[in-house]
Amino acid sequence: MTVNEGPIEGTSSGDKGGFDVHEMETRWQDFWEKESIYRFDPSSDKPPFTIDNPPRYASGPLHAGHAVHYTHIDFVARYKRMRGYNVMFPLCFDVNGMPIEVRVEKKYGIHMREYDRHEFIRLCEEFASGNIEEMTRQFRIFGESMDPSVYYQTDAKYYRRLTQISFIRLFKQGRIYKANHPVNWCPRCGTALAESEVEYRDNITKLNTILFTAANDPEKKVEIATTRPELLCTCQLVAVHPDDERYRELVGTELLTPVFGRKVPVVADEAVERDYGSGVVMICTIGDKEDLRWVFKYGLKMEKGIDEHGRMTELAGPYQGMDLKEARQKIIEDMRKEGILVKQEDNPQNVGTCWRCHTNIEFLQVPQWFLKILDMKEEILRMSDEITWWPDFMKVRLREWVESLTWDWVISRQRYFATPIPVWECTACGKPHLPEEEQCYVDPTLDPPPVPVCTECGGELKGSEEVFDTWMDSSITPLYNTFWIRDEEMFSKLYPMSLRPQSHDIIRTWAFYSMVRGKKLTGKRPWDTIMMGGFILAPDGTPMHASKGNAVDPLEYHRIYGADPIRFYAATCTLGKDHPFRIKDVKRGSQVVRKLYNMEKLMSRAFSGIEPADLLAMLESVRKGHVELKPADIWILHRYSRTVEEATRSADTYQFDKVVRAVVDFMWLEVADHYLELVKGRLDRRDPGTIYTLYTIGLGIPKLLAPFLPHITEEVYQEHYRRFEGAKSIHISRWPRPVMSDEEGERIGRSVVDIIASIRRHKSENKIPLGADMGAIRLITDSPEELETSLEDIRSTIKARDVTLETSEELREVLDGLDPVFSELGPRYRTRMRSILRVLNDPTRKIELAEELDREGTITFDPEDGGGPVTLTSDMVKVRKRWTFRGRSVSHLTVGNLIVVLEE
RNA sequence: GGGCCGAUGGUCUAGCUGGUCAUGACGUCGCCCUUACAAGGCGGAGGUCCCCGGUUCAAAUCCGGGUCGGCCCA
Repeated sequence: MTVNEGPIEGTSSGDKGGFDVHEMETRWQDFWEKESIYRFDPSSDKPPFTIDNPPRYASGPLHAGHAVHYTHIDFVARYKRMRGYNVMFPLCFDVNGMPIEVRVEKKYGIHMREYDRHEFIRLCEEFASGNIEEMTRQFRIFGESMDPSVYYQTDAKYYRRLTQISFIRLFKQGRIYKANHPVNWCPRCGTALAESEVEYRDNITKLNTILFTAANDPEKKVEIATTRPELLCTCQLVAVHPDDERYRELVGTELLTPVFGRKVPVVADEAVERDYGSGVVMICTIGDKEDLRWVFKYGLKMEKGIDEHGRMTELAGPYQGMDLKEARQKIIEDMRKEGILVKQEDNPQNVGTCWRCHTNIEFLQVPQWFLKILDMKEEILRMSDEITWWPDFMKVRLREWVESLTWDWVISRQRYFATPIPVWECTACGKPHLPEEEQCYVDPTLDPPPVPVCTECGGELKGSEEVFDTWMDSSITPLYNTFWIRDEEMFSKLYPMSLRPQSHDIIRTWAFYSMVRGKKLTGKRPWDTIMMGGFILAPDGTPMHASKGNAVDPLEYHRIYGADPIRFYAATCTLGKDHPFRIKDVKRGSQVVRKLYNMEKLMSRAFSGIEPADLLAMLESVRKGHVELKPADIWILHRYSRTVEEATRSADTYQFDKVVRAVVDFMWLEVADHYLELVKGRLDRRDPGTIYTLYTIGLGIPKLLAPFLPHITEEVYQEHYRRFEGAKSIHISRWPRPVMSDEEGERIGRSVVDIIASIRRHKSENKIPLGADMGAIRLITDSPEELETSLEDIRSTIKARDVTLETSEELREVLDGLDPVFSELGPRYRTRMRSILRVLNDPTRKIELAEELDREGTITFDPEDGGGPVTLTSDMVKVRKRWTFRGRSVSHLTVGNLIVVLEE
């Protein structure tokens, strides 16, 4: 890949005012910071727009996906500021949990459990704050307008305090319970996991067929297939399908397990798959969720064959103390020796793994804290309907997740670096004692209990060593942001928040849990709108992974192109879709930045020397209709107004790709390619109409692009417009409004533009330099009055000696044929279209028919398709004409209804 | 296995409330220093709009089925 280094330059032929992107961007970043441009004003009477910004996880620097994602959110913040809202866009970081712990272990080569708890926490904090510093710097250089005046990080005492208080309140509501229910457990991390933290992976294991023996007949063997032979020690039941002829006589008898010789009953159960393995299943406590279902159904004892560290317990007899894999290998080996192992086959399976380390998870029965959610399904789905989703189809993902929930939310974790669970439990009777809200933040591993002894039995109290699932912290960001329990007045003003932006992979966690917490703690939905960003993929279209070496470092591209071009790329990404990182779009962004800069340099020449008061007076007189605008001005102002409308509509619906496309197409393909060429001749004439037009679109375009390209638009604004309009920064100036709607004027102006474009094309095709002078030009038209005021524009743009208007007296129209109007004819004649078109296109008849239509306004003919004659009027078929001038065909330059005759 | 999203010139993409020659960018070829921009302008070449079927006078667009890819979930 070749990329250009260094600053954007002007022309190669000389210094025409190139500029250094990085110098420019840094200069404005300093300015915005110094002037607190993005500050949320708590005392403002503007309507608030609050963004529940995702606190960036402090595990490491940003990759391209993060940069794009936050840039998307920044578009909203900037747009809403310009629309007059008091925007809250907090700078914030998420600083709890396992990923940081794991990185710290790696960094220092230590193991958390073998390290002092509080010393380890200190290392985590230190590690996180280094990352926070770097990420804050990165947010800044990408131009993210996050506001440090509403800063938070989730590991701070002021934040964790709210997590704890919310726990106390939910506890008092009866929504929290501690239970010895099986949980997903990661043996490597030594902690419980919520369902949402389990990632399923495809895997191939061995399906082992082993022999059980009938309890009443040592000669009778039964084949049983299992992928988990090490769990044989907790086998309590064997099941077959009730309709399975092979095993009918087995039901109701008992079998002896191999190795352990335990007597287990055989039951018939419809859930058994007859075609899987031998059709006989052993049920252990507990291999998977299916086992668990049976445990409940048959009231089996919960035997624990595997402990919290993934080692076999005393139940495993000879295998006690071995870890899982070792035990599995050993028992297979032993059974093979004994002839108990009949065969081994490859077995594809889908196994739950720990989201963090991808160790296979186990189901263990360890006492844990739960938050009841299973009774909230309806409530959550109703709330989801109150929230506007962008894009809408993402709502389906939440619904499916909610409907599929089978377990309550396990909120306790057996880790160190997270919010402590504020509970002291009685060592004698187990009664939990919670602190008063005022006492929070508390750390029960350090702080004394709220009461000296158990209020129930007088027993000794012990502080909990468990911590919360980090989603317990991050799912109250809408409460933290809105001053919940700290400022009632602010809270009632700001909650629910306006917008939750997030990516679609955490719908089942962040979005879902936030809705649960919001509902139960405030009774209301947490936000009005939720916006789903897509994933940013590597340039090859596959997900970025450090291990695959395809991760994109945004800083690498920032060093070359600066922030605005990367933000331009971000703007091309539609919501909810996944996008590869397209370097071409970054380059295109760089071109757009330069085009805008150069264009403004030219446009501003029309008004740069004028005193503000004079300019404003001039604008006012045009607005009042005291100055007549030329057709080309009306054309571009009309198009500008439609562009403003489209941009506004798209921005209101979070379709930023459409905003940018509409504005850039307008600025480049209409303003730069046509309008500016056309007005160059009257740029320096101090004509109020020209000034009004150039000022309006010249100011409007950077405003429409300001949310996306904040640096270059600020540069343009400060350099050319601030002294007239007066806002301190373009980013707090007013979003543009449409200024004109004039379809007829637009049409006339468009024809002027078309005339010029066609002559420019003529020059180009005939290898005439565009700057070359031309002879006289005659414009032949039926409505000369429409073009009178544009003759000078045309003359100066195409460098003609003279441009004259001729009426059509000497213009002869030659009828050329008929053009069917499909939208009229189609619905009327339907199946007869084919035969009608055959007549209209018949070279022997079409001229005659065209003459008839031109003369009479209608034609009648028989298409000879059996449907009888048809009569067509002039709105169903149009006469097509060719033109001749003074007997010569001049059709070489036809512009709509108008002929341009070039002097030879 | 279920759900969602997508498939448009060599590459990326717009259009997708059905209507005459399918949008733009990148790349490519030719020409041009034109009162800002040659990292620019003008023009050309380049397309079975994934496949099959249906609805319709008319389908890139609507419907059904399939193929492939991505994501989410089991």
